[in-house]
Amino acid sequence: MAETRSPVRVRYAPSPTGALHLGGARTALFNYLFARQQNGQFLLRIEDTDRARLKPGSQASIEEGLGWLGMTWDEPPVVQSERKAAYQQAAQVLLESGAAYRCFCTPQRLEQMRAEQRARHEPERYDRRCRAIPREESDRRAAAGEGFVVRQAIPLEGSTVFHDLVMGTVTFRNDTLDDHVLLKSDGFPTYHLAFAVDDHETRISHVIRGDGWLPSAPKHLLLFQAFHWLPPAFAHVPLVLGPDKKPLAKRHGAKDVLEYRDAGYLPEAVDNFIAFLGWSPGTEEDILTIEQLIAKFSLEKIQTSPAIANLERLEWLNGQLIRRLPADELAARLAPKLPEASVEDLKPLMPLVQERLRTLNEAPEMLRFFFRDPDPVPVEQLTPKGKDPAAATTALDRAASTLRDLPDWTAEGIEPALRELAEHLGWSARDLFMVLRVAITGRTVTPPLIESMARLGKDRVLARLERAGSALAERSG
RNA sequence: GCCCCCAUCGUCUAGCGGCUAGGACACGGCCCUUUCAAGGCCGGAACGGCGGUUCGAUUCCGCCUGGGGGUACCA
Repeated sequence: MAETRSPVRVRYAPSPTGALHLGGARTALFNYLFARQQNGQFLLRIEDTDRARLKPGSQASIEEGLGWLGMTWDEPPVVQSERKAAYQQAAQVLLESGAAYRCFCTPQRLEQMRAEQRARHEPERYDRRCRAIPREESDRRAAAGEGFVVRQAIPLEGSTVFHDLVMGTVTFRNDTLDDHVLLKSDGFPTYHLAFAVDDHETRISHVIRGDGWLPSAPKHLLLFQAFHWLPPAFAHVPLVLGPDKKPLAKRHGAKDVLEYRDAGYLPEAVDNFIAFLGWSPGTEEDILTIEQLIAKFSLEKIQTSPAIANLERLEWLNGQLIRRLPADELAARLAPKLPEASVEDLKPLMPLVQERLRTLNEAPEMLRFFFRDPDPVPVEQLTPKGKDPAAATTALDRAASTLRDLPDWTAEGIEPALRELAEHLGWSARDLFMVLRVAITGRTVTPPLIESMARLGKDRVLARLERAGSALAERSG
């Protein structure tokens, strides 16, 4: 087993070309969990060397997403576009040692070369023409202002073998590797160069990244060797796919984790969900706190095949986690979604809704009747099947007088009185309760009726019964 | 085309030579019940195919098939 750096330092290195999506968040989370577990550091690096694809605001939104999910980074983010000089200097070192060379080929020539390779069914790779240019000539042409890129000189023979913490031992024959570009003609590095320089300088111990990078990993290793640097350990984690087995992208519902926040998901639920995508603790536990995730996480248990995101499970998890929240905490998280109510108003109501919520966003509809009269009264739903409106009007009326005279305004007092009334009327309790439910809440699906009435208060209940009664009488009469 | 990775219920997974192949989501049924949930119980549902190795393969090896990724002066 190769020597690895210590202490543990890992990084999440997004390129600011869009929002933080679930797959990116998962990669970040794996890094984060590993860092916390190993008492190491979690860093953020902004890979913005592709000037053409930058999206303004992207960095801020990625940082906001990570923050929402509770991932905090331990040092200010490294921003690659601010480190151009360091990469150029590194490229110079490689040029001098012969591990890299200038390439003066034009895009046209490269395109033609590839077309010919395609026609011959050969792998499309740079044909290394400029690798044969003597140093003096190369220096002279560069000094004369001729445009060039710097390419890595891959060894012609042998194989590059490394042990990936997730994938196991991986072998690449060097003669299948391309002399890819390290430094572009605009002076910016490509990913490969910037990666090596930055991970070395920030003393990254473990590179945990998407397995899209696996094919370039041998080149990265060769780069570290060329610099005589100790390479980090690698852990390539498989992608997260959408239900159509395509990589998570725009068309799969939310492309930004912040959309889950806005849709009423708990960050704990999203963390749990992505942690269990392609990873499991090896036990039958299926919901863990962030502390437990940190304690139990292990790179070796990451699945080697891609995982398909099952958003139904996220919803279920959200409901489970909502139920585990202390009632006061739930009220606090709900308050922003219900501007008409204060946290204090909400607290006593939590027992009525906590076990029926799957997302926070379902709460407003469920609770609104505590703060506003139903408007308009849904008259058409006031008459149960098999009954007529006149009977419903009578039921409403009788319920109002029964309740008006009720000395004990508690659930324990209200329920027997109403059941007795139903019997007098020759109605099922079910039908009577539904009429009252609609009259009082304006909806057919609500928190438990009796408890809701007890908390609403006698005055408001009576007012709504009377209002519904007259609306119904007016409609049918 | 070439290179690399992967393969257990629909989905997420447990399994690391001998198991009635376990759990969870989703689905169906029943119970509970004033609606809706939640909860409880029960049920259907998987080792991609073919060859090896072995007393014995889900498990080890090879091939095929299938899926994914890479193959840019993108990350």
